[in-house]
Amino acid sequence: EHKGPVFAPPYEPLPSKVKFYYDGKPMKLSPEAEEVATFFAKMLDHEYTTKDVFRKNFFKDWRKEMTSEEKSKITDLKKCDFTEMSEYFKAQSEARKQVKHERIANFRIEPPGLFRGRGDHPKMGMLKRRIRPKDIIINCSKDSKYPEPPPGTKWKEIRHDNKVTWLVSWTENIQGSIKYIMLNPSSRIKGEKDWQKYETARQLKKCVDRIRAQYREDWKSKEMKIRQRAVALYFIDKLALRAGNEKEEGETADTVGCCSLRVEHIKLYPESEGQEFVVEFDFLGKDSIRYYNRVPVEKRVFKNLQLFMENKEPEDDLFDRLNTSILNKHLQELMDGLTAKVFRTYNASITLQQQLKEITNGEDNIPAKILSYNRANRAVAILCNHQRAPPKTFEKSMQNLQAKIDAKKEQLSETKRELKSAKADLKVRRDEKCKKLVEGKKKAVQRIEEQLMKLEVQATDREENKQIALGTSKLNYLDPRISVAWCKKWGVSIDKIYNKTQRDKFAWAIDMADEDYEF
DNA sequence: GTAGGCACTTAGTACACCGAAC
DNA sequence: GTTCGGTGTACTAAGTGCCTAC
Repeated sequence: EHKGPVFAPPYEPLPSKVKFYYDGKPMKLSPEAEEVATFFAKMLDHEYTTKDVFRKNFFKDWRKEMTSEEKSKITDLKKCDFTEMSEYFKAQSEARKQVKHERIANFRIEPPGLFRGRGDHPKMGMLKRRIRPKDIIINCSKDSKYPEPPPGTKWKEIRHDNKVTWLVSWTENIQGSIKYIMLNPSSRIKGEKDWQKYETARQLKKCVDRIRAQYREDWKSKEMKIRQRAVALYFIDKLALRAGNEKEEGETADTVGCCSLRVEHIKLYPESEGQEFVVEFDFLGKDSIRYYNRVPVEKRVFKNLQLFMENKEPEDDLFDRLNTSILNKHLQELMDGLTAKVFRTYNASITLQQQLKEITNGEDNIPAKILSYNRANRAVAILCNHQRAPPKTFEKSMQNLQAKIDAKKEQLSETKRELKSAKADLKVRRDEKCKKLVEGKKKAVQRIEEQLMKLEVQATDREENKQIALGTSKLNYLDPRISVAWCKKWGVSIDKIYNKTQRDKFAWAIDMADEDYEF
């Protein structure tokens, strides 16, 4: 779009505290002369300003902008001191760099298309409408400039609500739910909330024994409602199940969480594979990811489950006297801020910390330590049932890696043979050249062994990770201070664990935690 | 208690991107 | 220059949990 030429902004005089010195004395310049002087000051760090031609030309042109009074005073460039001006500009550009413009997470409005949904979704294929300016609510501070809507259109509303964090919202037509534009995870507001979340989970650590004792006691309660609550809480704690809010039938895929489990989702085995009181879970959870697990439970839990299932059809609720609201109300009484999801955060983070303590070996080299970290991370991902589809290229890339390992092994034995013969030569000849050769080969063997080890570690790591997604727990469940502390303790660079985006998101933790941080 | 509204976190997938290998 | 393979990011659906009105 042609808008005509854009002019440089007018010159803004320097603040009076920033002085130009001539012959050691401060001197106030006219605006015209000052402007040209600032050009020079801004370039002061560059080596051109030491070149005779540059200095001569600058001085000549500068004098043209001076008043006659200035011209008569300022006659020698060597006597000019621009350092204060230069410092000022440096400080300013530094300050500009420091100004944090909070990044926005999703600034593009979702485009129209056909709704897919996840799993067996009753609304798949429905048209997702185009969002227009008249659908958009903008939330900003009263004194801020908000963007104008495209010509000929209007925003739905301009709102100034500082109790919420969203910047833009609209209502989507498939479920009728509200969508938002919010800030990036690296923003102050999200970081503080994240921190708070982990602090609540640490609170739970302090009283989890008491809470566990209580729900075990409640397994014996006379009241059905309390028994159900206690068994559900046991599952949430032990198995890191989600709360399980009710969902409107026909609106979404049929998935469940703890409180919404149905009789058909569990099977009871008084005895199975040498274990007593085994419960088999098989249901679709969030995103229609299958949760399948066989767990031995306490006898009391088992008996209770039998009781809950009595005279029920498979499609009946297992916990018919319970929902998330009842459960959370109870949790709130046990600890301030406690809800079902806090157990997931707590159990994930505490597992990471315990696993790291258990499996990190101080003698290991860096790649082996990172493998230990990934294994600890993996234990959490398994607990939280974070799955992924095996990558399409998995088999192939695994084969390629194996080929690399074989080649490396071959190279290693070749180099070992060379070392042997070099040693033999040294015995016979005993000269400096042979000695050097032996040393060189020794080093080579060592280097190749290290490379081989690294490849083997990589292969193990990748194989173990085939169907497990580590990212979700890393991003949402693991107190980043545990990882930061671990890195500091074992001298592993933080960027081996967190990429740039993750470091930005967890900047608060990287700042905060030292090597003996305890979750 | 329950139904709906709202604001926020948590989730897996597709694909863009980039450096290394060819 | 092209292909390959791995990583990081964008996208947006799908949860949780709180609040209010009845």
